[in-house]
Amino acid sequence: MLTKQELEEFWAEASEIYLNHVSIDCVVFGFHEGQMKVLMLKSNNEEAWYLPGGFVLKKEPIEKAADRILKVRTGIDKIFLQQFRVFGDPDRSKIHNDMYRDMLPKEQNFFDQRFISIGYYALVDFFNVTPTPDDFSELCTWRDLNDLPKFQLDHRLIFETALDTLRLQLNYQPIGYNLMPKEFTMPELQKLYETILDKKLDRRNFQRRILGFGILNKLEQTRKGGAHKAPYLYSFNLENYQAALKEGLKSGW
Amino acid sequence: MLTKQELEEFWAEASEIYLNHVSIDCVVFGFHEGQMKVLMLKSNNEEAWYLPGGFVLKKEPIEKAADRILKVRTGIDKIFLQQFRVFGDPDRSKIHNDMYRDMLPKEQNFFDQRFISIGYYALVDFFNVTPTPDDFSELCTWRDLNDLPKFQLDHRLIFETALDTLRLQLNYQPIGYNLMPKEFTMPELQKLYETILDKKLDRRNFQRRILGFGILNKLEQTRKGGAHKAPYLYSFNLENYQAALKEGLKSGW
DNA sequence: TTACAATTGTGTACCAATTACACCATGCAT
DNA sequence: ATGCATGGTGTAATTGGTACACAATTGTAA
Repeated sequence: MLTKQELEEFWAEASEIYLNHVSIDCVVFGFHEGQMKVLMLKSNNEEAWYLPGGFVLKKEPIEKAADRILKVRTGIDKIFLQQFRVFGDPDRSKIHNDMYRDMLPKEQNFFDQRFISIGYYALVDFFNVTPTPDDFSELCTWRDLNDLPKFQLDHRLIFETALDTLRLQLNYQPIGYNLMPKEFTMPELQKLYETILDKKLDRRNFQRRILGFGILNKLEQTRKGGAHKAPYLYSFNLENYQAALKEGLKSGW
Repeated sequence: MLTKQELEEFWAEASEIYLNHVSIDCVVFGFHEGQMKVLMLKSNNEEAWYLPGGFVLKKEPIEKAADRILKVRTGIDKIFLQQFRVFGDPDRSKIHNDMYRDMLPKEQNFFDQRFISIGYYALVDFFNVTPTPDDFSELCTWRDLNDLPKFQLDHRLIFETALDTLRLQLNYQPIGYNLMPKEFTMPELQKLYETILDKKLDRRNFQRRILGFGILNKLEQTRKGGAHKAPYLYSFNLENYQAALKEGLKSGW
């Protein structure tokens, strides 16, 4: 909980270094072994949760800003990030609760202005992440998609748009490079897809299809130690993977 | 060509009414009878062309802003608009030439700041449009895609991203409602697709596919007066069309 | 050690969608 | 009436997607 003086300093500094009226909100999807969660922060004096976000430095490219913001919140560099929509309703605002809003006059209040927010979604392995609260939150943590809290502002809309976009883009984009270990089995990769899409896929058809993309290398070894038949290991063929990211996986017309 | 005083007034007013640091750029694709053009403005003292664009009023939703900007530039209301990307490099700027930039000190110069630009593309029938220059242009006109001029700033990137996005979205979105007359023939609609994609399509397969979408009504009449066999007329089934716009034309996984 | 349960590897038959392709009909121009 | 350009339509071949079953491996429990 910030004091009035801390707030004043905070806002004064923000006005100095950040571009006004532009913000970034990130929907960070975390995956691990069939689980899918979303990174959220709990407002430190409201029962409302919000998405990681921040502002753009005056001379900073927006992609860099998104990277920087997520680096602070998660500890991870070079996260897979995808811009997906701008949220620009005039009545959305970055301020995180009414209490702060009233503590300073409006014109001094960097946060109590209109912000156009650029929405990004990110995909990470949540075991690699160290969730770190910001100055307005008492908690930064993973929330299960089936147990979402009350969202602040338009953050539920942002979250849902991100999820829809992710599911749509799964059809045209390869995925998983930064979510799977270096070597992984086909069932493990399938579980990732099933988790994102929230539905079961046919093992054989999944395999045929994903192999058809040509983005996997089949390794000689199998994964020992499991309680059952040892599955083959695969790794991503990075060259083809990158190419597929650029060119997409399907054509049309 | 604006005088220094006019510029001062312009900028003073802009700072009053517009949100700083946020702009909109629109790639307006115009179609008519197999032609495809893009609406551009010619800077009034540089050999550089730019895309229609503008700013967001302090309390205006961004979609409204895009509508408003295009209404002024084209005379058309309720244009089909699609947000496709934010362009946020720190060295892009809305200022339209260096001459204006030097006429006033930097801090008074609304335009000489960093702008994050939200890219929209629009699809119109260019016979419905009255191209109207803005204060920084001597000319507002349609340019053929095969004969593009030198672009200002990052407007070539914006244009190309828009075109790529349009072609991609053609696979998932119905198109043509606001580009075709109320009643049209199948070959006419096909020509629209061929124009956008810049390639020939097979007549029979095109017909089967587009009919399969269920967004067309086949009418009883045929188009008389042509030099050849009279083709059937079609109109859009608006209800299905709207539904298809929302839900997309294909699934995946 | 053996039987069992769980999981993986693999192939095929069916249906749907896409592609390639050809013939006939219409209507104006001569 | 004939020719020519265009529009209407159907079918076969290919490709892609879906549904589905059986054999092999491995650890565990009897």
